[in-house]
Order: sequence, then structure tokens, then C-alpha cells
Amino acid sequence: MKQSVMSGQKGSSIRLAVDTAIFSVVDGMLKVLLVRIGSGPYEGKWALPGGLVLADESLDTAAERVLSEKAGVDDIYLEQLYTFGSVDRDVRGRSVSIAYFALVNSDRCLPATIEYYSDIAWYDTATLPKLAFDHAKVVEVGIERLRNKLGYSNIAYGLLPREFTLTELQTAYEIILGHELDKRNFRKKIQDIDLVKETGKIRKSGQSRPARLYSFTDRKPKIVDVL
Amino acid sequence: MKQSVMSGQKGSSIRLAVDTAIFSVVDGMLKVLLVRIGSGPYEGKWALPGGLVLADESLDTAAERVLSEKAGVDDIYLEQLYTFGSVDRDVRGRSVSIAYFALVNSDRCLPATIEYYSDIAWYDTATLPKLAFDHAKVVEVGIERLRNKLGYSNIAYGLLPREFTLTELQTAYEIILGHELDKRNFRKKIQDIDLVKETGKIRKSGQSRPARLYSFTDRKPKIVDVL
DNA sequence: CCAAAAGTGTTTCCAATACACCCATGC
DNA sequence: GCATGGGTGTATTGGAAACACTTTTGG
Repeated sequence: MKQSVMSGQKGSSIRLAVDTAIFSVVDGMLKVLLVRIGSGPYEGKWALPGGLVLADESLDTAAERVLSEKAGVDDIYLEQLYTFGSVDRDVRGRSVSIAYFALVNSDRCLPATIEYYSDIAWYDTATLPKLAFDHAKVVEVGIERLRNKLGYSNIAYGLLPREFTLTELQTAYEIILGHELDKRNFRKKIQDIDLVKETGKIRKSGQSRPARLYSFTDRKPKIVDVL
Repeated sequence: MKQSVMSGQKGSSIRLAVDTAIFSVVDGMLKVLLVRIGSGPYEGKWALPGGLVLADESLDTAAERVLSEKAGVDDIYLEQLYTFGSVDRDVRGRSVSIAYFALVNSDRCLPATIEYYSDIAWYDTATLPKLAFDHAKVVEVGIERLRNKLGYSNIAYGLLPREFTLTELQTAYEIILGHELDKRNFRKKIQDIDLVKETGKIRKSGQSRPARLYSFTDRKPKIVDVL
């Protein structure tokens, strides 16, 4: 019983991967970015973008690199979600995956939005195809994290463009939470807790009153009681 | 850009470990169980109990096994906390550690409470020694998780004996949260949300009024609005 | 009857909810 | 002048917070 920490066992040679669930609000739906696997036993299946962790990079760095290489996005909101390590999660052999959670602005130009890429696409989270590995679970945990965190943080800055109307902000919240919010109460709360600031600009939107444009007061993760 | 998922890189041979921060409320303090490292570059340093993940066990299983082997505890509250993977977290070479978070009842007989073991001990979280690796960070994240979760779950069942008084329950909350609670409001809330039930028994405690004994209605993790 | 901890009710206040109307613009 | 979405104020209510006294026991 008097052993030292981490002694006695030989190196276990478990493959270590990062997989990221990238969420965005597109066309009034909460979507997640999927890629099609090109070879091996999972060929043709959809999965989250992911890759192996290299020996000389941290987990966060690995996630950023994979995001850039596989999904073509950089500098987006990214946080660690959960680590999955069932023995049988990958038929090719033992692997452990550190799942990440990312958010992109709907206005960002993504490869997936370009026709050319037939093996990468946004999928509505409400109607996902069967996913490889345990990625369905990753998406589920990711949505849960997103819903919770909307309520007590400014995380929404990762989803909206730099400037937006309060109606757009509210709509994003409604889509993610899956239910409607009272307009007056929402605006009151948002303005109470200095989550956003007026830009002074307005946006004309056809035959109706123009809307004021806002931006987040802070584009770094912050804890605030939003709802 | 059209690569498949997890292809192209060779196996990275990163050592994979689990490390667990085991918390308990002892002698009016929030304590964490530490073990002394017996050999190698970290010899003599204190660290969380941990060990390598074996090739044929899941992460949760590895955490349970290590808990049993290194700390002598079984069947306690355990959940995954966060995964740490800085490149330089271990001078012996690249390693990634899946940190776990555990709770034990103060009445459970632990090896650490027996004089014989000089290399395992409960430390007050307020006055920890320097810890090996990034274990100080693990403890910090664990305490944060514990504090948050007390407020919206029945997680406290992991810390209290099967039967306890409401004063004992309140005291545990106060110690962990680090501030006092109003007795009447606390009891009102606790009784509203059927967190605990009366056992019918009472405990005599010297020259004062005997206290009713309660037990948790549920000893499985549950989401409830406690505070 | 005194000490020591258990146990209980009421008032106050603030924040969440519910709800309906006016405003600015384009056509 | 009307259709469209933008923008605001108030009344109600329910829960959190603050607060003090009575009860039961042992010595």
C-alpha cells in the first residue's frame, strides 16, 4: 500500500485524440459541424472534426490546430468539455478522446458554407445522422453545456457577429434554449447587467423601424447572471 | 483539407494517468487526501493519489481502481473533473492526466486516519503544502466544482454519514462555502425540496435538547435547487 | 434553574413574471 | 395610412433574506 504515485505499470500506449463539437446558430437552427470520414472501418460515416494529440503540444493547442486544419476556423471560442474513454469506443483499438466545445459566429466564412466541400457540413442538432464513435454523446453533452452556460456567462459572444440587434441576440437564446423568451424582460435583464453596449449605429431592415446595433462589452469569457 | 478523421499522425505515446482529489469535511475543515511520492524526481513531494490508465479499463474504472489501491476507499462519490495536458506538467516526460473528484463521508474509516500510514494524510485545503505536478490546480478546480454543485445538486450525500442532524448538514455547507448560513432559512429550504427525510430517530448530545436524525432521500446524484 | 443546542414564524424586499401599447420606417 | 418589426413601463407575485424567541434536555 505504500506505493509511489504512478509507478509499477508500463506505458499503456493508448491513442489520445481531441474531438470538437463546433456549434453555430444558422438559419434559425442550432447546428454542429460534421466531417465525413474518408477511410478505414468508419469510412463514409459522419463525425466531429478531430485528430491525434501530438507529443509536443498541449491539449488546447491540439484542439486549436485540429480546428484549423480540419474545419478551417481559427480564433474562436473553445473550451474543454469532457474526456471519453470507454474501452470499446473505437473499433480500431484503444483510444481516449478529450472532447472540446467551440462556438462560431454565424457571419464567419466557413469552408462548410462553400459548396465545394462535400465532406464537411453543418447539421441541425435536432436531426443528426448516426455519428461514428461516441460523438452523438459528445454533441449531447456539448448542447447541455451550452444551454447551462448561456444562463450564467457571456458565452453568447462566440455565436454572434461583432454587431447585432437585441432581437438577434434574443433569437439566438431562444433557438438554443428551445423556448421563447419575453421580449421586455429579456431586454431589461440584458441591459441591467452590462452584457452589451450600444455602438451608436443603426441597421435599416426594410419597411420597419431601424434597429440599434450592439456589441458585447467584453469578448473574453466572463461569469454573469444573464437569465 | 479533405483529410479523414484521425489519420496521418503516428501514435504519440503519451502517458495517460488519472489523479483524484478526494475531499472530506473533517474537524470542521474541508480536507483533501494527499499521498507522498516514494521515488523518482518527485520523491518526498505530496500529490493526489493517481496512477496510469491500463489498456483494458475505462477512465472511470481506472479512477476507481486507483482510489481503491492508493487510498483504500471504495464505493464513494466520483466524477470526472477536467483533463490536464500541458506539455511540461511532468518532468519525467509527456503525460496527460484525467483528474477526478471524489467525496467521502467523514465517518468512513480511512487508512489516512490510522497512524501507521505516514505517507498518506488529510490536509486542510486552506493550508496545503506545495504539490507535485499541477495538482494544486486540480484541487482548486475541484473545490470550485464542489462549491457550485452544492448549490444545485444533492452531492452533499457523499460527504455526510448515513444519518445526521440538520445542524451537521448546515455546518458542512458552511465549511465548504466558506461563509455562514441562516439557520431558519437553511432548514426551510432543505425541507421544502425533499432533499432529506426524517429517520424517526433522535440523537442525545450531552446537556442539551436531542436532535432529530435525517438521511438523504436519494443517494444517487440528482439535480435540485438547494440554496 | 441554568446552560446549551434544537427547533420554529413572520416581515421585508427584490427580482422574476406577465402583460399592452407607442414608435420609426418603407411602401 | 398601413404594415412591419423596434422599443418601452407597470403591476403582481413568489422566493430570498433578515430577524428573535421558545423548547427540550442534562447537570
